[in-house]
Amino acid sequence: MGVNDRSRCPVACTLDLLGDKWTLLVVRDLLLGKTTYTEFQNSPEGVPTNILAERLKRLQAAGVVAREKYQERPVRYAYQLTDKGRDLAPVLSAMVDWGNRYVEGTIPREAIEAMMKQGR
Amino acid sequence: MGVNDRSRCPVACTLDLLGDKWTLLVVRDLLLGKTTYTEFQNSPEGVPTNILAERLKRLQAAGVVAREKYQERPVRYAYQLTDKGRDLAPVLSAMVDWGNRYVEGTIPREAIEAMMKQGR
DNA sequence: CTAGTAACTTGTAATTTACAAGTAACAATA
DNA sequence: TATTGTTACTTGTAAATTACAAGTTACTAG
Repeated sequence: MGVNDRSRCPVACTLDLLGDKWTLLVVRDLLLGKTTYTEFQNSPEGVPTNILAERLKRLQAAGVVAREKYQERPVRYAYQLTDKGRDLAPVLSAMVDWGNRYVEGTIPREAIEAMMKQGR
Repeated sequence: MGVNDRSRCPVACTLDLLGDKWTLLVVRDLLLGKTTYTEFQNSPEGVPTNILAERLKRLQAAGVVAREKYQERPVRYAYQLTDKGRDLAPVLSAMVDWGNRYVEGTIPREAIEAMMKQGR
């Protein structure tokens, strides 16, 4: 993965992969411990299914997410973050802080961290 | 600004405002000390002019950016971040780190910080 | 009086998104 | 054996958004 054609700015390059309404929500779900297509679909925001499929492919292509078959007959897949994907945690963390400070009624960080521990 | 209709997740709420390819680049430019419409347009990514106008309005409406007339005859405007806008710095900072680590050829943080000091 | 600049607005084609429905492969139940 | 259910998607299409080019307004400078 090298720079793209927009610019060599690290922010612009990051946004080329993650700059939309849905991609970082998938990463969020993965950080929360969700692993299957259906779990992502069941998140409260309700990502359209074709968008979810496309984003999972893009994230795999970018090396942020890995898909593994965890069961044959019937075949089932689990998605998980790679190191590259887990290193997006600080971006999400900063968004949680900003959202908690400036958007009234958002779920506080502590409740989110509790959900993560639950997942493990 | 309260929660929206997608969910009460602070990440989702933040993405409702900032989750696209261009908005955070405007915030980046403001953090770098740029203030005018023309300066934003001249950034290397080349934001379409109608998109730029729309994003500046949204950011103003959200209280992230303030516009002030710094000159009459001819009338000229300067945009600047509010406290709420400046508090997005950690989000951008995390993106810089991630981009620098995982996207080859991106401008290093140190060079960006040097640009900020230049601006002041 | 002509050219230039800043800050936008407008029109339209191309692209992307949202929503609904459909599909393939299998499991479980009647 | 037939029907229903589940997972992980794909496909079709209308609606919304974006990209690109051109135009507009209000001035200044020469």
